[in-house]
Amino acid sequence: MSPLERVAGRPTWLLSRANARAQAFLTAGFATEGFRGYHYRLLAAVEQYGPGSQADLGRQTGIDRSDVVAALNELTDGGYVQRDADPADRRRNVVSLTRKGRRALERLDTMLDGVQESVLAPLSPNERAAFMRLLTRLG
Amino acid sequence: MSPLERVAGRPTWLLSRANARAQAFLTAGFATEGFRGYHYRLLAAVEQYGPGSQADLGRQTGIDRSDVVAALNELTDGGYVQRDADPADRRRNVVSLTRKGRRALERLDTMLDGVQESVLAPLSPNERAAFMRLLTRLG
DNA sequence: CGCATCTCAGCGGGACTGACATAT
DNA sequence: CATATGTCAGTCTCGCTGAGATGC
Repeated sequence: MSPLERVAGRPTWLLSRANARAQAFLTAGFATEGFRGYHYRLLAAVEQYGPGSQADLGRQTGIDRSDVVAALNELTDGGYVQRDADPADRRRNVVSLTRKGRRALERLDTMLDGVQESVLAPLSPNERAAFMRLLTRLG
Repeated sequence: MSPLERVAGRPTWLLSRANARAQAFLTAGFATEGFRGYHYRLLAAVEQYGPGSQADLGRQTGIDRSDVVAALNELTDGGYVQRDADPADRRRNVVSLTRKGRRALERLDTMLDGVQESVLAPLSPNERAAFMRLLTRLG
């Protein structure tokens, strides 16, 4: 008998619980690569949307501007990302991926595939697709 | 175009917006009642499994023993829960619900129903059932 | 002027670790 | 003796707030 079955009838709760469980996999995976979730989100956003300002990064990733600053500091210290002053708007820093950052992103992507595989393991391919479809509808 | 679609199209549904959104609703709902997630989990576990030791509570809720201590301190300070020494095993504290705790649990339950309603609003009844079924398979 | 951007300091919840004293 | 329990202190990630300085 699984714990907290009392709230098992509440999807919201389940969603949050399932997320917490899976989040553990994620953070562990990121940690073994020396990163955190913020790092991956930022790297992925820069690759997807191309070089942009930090404010853009915050909007694209849902990460608060102040947190973007700290995470970007770590990424630049590691040489994964480059911060350049925008000549057209001197308020802005243009953030772009380095080759090292691109390689790191690839490693993180394959790591994520593994995590996902173990999280969604109980579901068949069709069920996974259905689950993902419903999940995106909730966003 | 939704942010983080690169990640959303990725198997790792954890980084999806739905989780963050549901979690925000949950924490906000708990906060307006003056509680946190830990409090609800503990209250629900005590009601579901009956009075028991703190170690049992930790196992039933998935909350670490040390965190159970702190959350239980707050619940006892608020009069929602009672801690009594177990005469049969002097290492243990027997935790039981007070009437006030039972009433608080009822309020939190109805609050959760409301949160769930707003989170699952985009889905039809059939889709909700399907989503629930898949979600429980993941747990 | 109002507004945007970047930065820094801090808070709070959730999950976890290590250590310790006590009791079984 | 080893194990279980309760407690305390501390760490880490994530999400958020407030404030300030600079540039548009």
